Amino acid sequence: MQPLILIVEDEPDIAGTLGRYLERAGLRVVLAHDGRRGLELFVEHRPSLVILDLMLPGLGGLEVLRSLRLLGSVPVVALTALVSQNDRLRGFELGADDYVPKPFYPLEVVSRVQALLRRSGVGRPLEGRGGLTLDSVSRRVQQGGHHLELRPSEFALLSAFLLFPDRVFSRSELLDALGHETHDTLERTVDVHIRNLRQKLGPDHGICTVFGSGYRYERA
Amino acid sequence: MQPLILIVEDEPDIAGTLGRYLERAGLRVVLAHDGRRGLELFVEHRPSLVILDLMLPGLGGLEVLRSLRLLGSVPVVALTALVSQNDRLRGFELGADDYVPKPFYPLEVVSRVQALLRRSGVGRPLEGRGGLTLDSVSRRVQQGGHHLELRPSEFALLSAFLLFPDRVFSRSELLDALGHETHDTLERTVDVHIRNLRQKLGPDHGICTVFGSGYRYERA
DNA sequence: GGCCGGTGTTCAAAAGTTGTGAACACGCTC
DNA sequence: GAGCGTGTTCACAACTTTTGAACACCGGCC
Repeated sequence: MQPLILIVEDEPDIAGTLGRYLERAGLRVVLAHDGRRGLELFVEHRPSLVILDLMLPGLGGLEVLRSLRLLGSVPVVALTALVSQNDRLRGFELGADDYVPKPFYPLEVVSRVQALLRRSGVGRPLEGRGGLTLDSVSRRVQQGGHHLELRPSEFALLSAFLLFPDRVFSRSELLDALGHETHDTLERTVDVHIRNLRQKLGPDHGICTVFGSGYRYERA
Repeated sequence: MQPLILIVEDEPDIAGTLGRYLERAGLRVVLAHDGRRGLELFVEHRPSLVILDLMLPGLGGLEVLRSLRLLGSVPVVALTALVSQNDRLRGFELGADDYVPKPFYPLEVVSRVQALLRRSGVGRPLEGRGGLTLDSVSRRVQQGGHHLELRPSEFALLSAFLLFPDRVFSRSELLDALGHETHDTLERTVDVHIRNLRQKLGPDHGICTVFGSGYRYERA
């Protein structure tokens, strides 16, 4: 069973977008549009992680956070438009495990959610074709029962591919996945890592070149 | 159903941190911020174990301990900043099953909780490869029948590894496990402790370096 | 065919990460 | 304060990964 994520967010656009991205990343999602409903759903479903907007109508986000902490120690990713350092600190004090200021890139949130799930030991190995499994907790990759020795960049690329199979990644996006905030490295570098990864995965690697666009991992 | 731990602690930081660590170790947690609420929650939830701060506002920790003893025979881990031998003795007299002076390594508390649960008939002993055993109550480590003399930091690291074998710990997480709330120490410090630990464990230490990520303890 | 842009391959230099020994700092006890 | 155990920092060596550049290749197009 995939981990369940509870999103507590009053703006339907944001909640919907986030939800779609999380589902594409193989997670299950429940939505609550206000704090009270959020707590109800939390008790009912006991999700593995909560994404919580700190600016909520009615019962405020910080109050929800406090209540969540009393109910257990579920990992919480706090979203907020507040730029105030003060509020941010208050969020951390109350035990938000990560904090994402709006506006954000959905992929960034997905990535942080995965990281937190990894840290809490929740989550399952990602799967690909040909008996390929990638476990981000132990950071191990296997293919058909054999262990694959991947370098950090290869691991990062394969994670991106397995998180979003069949999606075309531009070289720029893949550089992002490699953690290059500033794009001062040549995009051709990606090609080299792709080549190394393909070599280690063997002939049936599943990494397709999309001429003029980038690369795509085909699941089947 | 996982064992439920009740934490009675007025400082939110400590309670939150402890709670999260316990949760990650697969335990369920409820928090009370004062003694009165602690007793209420105890009656309500009947937890398998209580972590009790002896210095509480209002109803004092020792009074709570006495009340708990009247209510049943739940195992109690006492936390306190008091260095007085006298208070420590009074805690034991009243039946605290274990006693952890502040400041403590969060993972050490987790480890002691696990050990106490084991002694109450829940759970299993902490074991590693090559006949390695770690008893957090007596604070002793053995390997193949031989006693190993570990320093506090090495003990904390090994506890983390044995609690979560096969999981990759970043240096930052390991610093957490060492109780460094503020990350003012260099992450390279971890490397040195790792080296010392490896040396004491011998050639088959099982602590793998995960290049670019951290360290992992391999069970087999 | 010859040109061209995009991609694959190779490799050595550059950049980054980790291991190790030794020195230093800190807190404790005597 | 000296002595001790412990934790931290530093400097350097050893090692691994990443990068940039050079060249080969492949297909489409004029």
